[in-house]
Amino acid sequence: MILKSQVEWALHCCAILAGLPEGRYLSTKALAELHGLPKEYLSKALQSLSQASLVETTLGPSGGYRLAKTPSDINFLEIVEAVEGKARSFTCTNIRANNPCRPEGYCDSKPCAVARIMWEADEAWRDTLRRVRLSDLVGTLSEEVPADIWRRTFEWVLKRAG
Amino acid sequence: MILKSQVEWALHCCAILAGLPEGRYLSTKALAELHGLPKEYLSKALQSLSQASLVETTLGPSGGYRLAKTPSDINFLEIVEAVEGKARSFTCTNIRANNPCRPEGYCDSKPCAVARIMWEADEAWRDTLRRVRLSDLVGTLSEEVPADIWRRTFEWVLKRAG
DNA sequence: GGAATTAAGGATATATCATATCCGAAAACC
DNA sequence: GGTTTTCGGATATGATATATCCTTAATTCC
Repeated sequence: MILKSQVEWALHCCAILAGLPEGRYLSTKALAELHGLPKEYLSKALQSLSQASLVETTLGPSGGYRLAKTPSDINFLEIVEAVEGKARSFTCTNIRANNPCRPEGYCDSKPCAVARIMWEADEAWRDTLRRVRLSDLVGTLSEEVPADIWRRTFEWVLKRAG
Repeated sequence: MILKSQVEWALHCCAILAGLPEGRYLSTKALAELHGLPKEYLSKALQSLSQASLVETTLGPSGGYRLAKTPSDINFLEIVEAVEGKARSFTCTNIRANNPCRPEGYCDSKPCAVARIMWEADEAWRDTLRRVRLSDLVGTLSEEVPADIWRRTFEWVLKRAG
């Protein structure tokens, strides 16, 4: 049960977008070069963010992506679900129904007890992600990343933002 | 990010094994027929449980599997990890290191902030599973499954246990 | 108006992993 | 000795993640 690498990419890209000055866009090319990622494939992750209305886009030179909401209004779960999908990690195939001892056409009143427990764990995972805002990540990064690297990084991307 | 179907199978099989009388074994064949599963492939899941020391085996006629511990000493996480592995769902490829603005040979003092958050969510998932014991599942099932189906099921498997 | 740049999305190729089956060896039982 | 069972290796197949390419349409700049 491994998350797509695009999840990691999307989170890092959102962190950069969150630090952009108001109104500026950042292209796929700039984000790919900054993170050392394949541009064409990263593009798919960014498209997912766009479809989830987490980012806005504009075409043409100096076009690209920017956040559609303020970083404190975006949480981790939204980003993760945008690229990973909203399906639960455990899918119940209802194998209890195959029990040959069950009467023909017997109907269960509740979802399978095994599934309920697995879904509870899934919900705990989602709850944790829901509680972390993008602004929290930006706060942590600006504390932990050395100030000069942090500054140079945004100079670098803004130069590429036209 | 989807769990293997073997996780579901293993959990249901453990629930059945937990209800067996002391000292009885149940074969792969019986467990496969009870749940309507491919015998050869289910066997792999049971082997995983065996390698994790959650079940004990014996060969020959009337052989098969039984729990290695009492149901209250086995939790969901042990079973899930036995077949799914212990790897975290999020793998950090440390793409921050590709930032061209970082000085040559710069070394990070902490794991990536993105990874720390994702791992925290992963731990919340594991914590939930760790808190649920196999005996809890058996308790729920014996409450929710109609008594006659429950009884007939164990008569059915015991007949096949020789 | 024309050239360059960009996101969007479809088509395709490749690699990895889950799913599934088969077989042989060793052990236990009759 | 024959049957039943677990165990592990080998192999086949299908689905999905990863990755690339190409076309279209929109936007900017000259």
